[in-house]
Amino acid sequence: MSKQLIILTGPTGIGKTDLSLDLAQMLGTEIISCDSRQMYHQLKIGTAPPSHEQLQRVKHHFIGNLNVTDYYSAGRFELEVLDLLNSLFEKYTKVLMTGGSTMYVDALVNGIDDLPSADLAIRQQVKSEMEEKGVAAMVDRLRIIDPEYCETADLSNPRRVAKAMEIFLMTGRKYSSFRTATAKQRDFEIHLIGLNMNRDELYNRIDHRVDLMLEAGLENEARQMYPYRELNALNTVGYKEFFDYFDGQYDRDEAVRLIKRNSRRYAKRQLSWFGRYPQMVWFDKSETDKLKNYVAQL
RNA sequence: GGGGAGAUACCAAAGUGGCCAACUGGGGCAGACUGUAAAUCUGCUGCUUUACAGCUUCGUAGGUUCGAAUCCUGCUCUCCCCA
Repeated sequence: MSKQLIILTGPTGIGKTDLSLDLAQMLGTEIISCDSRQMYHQLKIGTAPPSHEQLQRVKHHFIGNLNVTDYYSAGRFELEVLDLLNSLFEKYTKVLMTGGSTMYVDALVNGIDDLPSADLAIRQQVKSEMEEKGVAAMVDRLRIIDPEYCETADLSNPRRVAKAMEIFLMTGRKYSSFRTATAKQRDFEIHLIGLNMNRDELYNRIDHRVDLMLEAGLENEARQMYPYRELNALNTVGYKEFFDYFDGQYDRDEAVRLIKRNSRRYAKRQLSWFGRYPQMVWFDKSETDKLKNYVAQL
């Protein structure tokens, strides 16, 4: 029987966690979490990781395994998951992956080209220069260095421009030269399963979940993370809005409103991204039995 | 009962004779995105499947004008103050 990585994904707040436990138990396997923020052990309330009981029920990987001060990336995730998969496939023919971090999903589905890890000093340098001289000036520089990339890149997006410049400064090679534009081959099958539901209902669920997080003490958790607010791990919905509130930019009600709105928008962006996978098999939230049957016959 | 203010697109709000299908913000929709990705960015949001095109809009019914969301009159409604 061939090895299979079954990926259950979908927008935030739709109920992937609960379903993934049922699926994992049904398959008698373990779960690889694919969530870029549930990896930080300090973010217990705002990222809605599986509960202690849930973690007891099924063995999970990549939950609470990082400190917010750790550097991490989708590229590392790909390598670590592949490594883990090697050992898991010795025990199981099927492994379940679940989570909604689009880029991390893609790191497995299509793979990411080999690129050096970020050099934070150079990143800071690029950021400062961009703030000083503007994005347009940086784009001008990049056009000379890497015209190929500039042809296809979204040059109005500072992150894209900065990344390409960063890579050049680190390696002396243009960013486009690292890009192979080919999906990596895996020695296991990948099955993509998407969970979706009526948009209004999803948004209601998201809003409600934020209320539950607030009751559970999200504000206090955010306050504890306040000293780390500049770290990427804290550039996260549920925390960044509280930081601005703590800074006096707006009142608490506004912070809550923004957390809900930004969570909804995040869910929408996830759905846009998932639209790129023609192989994704979609199920409505109301069809979990059908989904389980589908997984059972894989 | 008397006096005053106002009615603009899903919401808020600007516009006070032509540059207005109507600023802006909110909300929403759609999308892009190969290492910071719960990030970052883009487009749309009266109708016409597309539009440098056409059509119907700014409470409502008329009027003035070459031309009205903008001026005038009646009506309806809302809010505030005095009784």
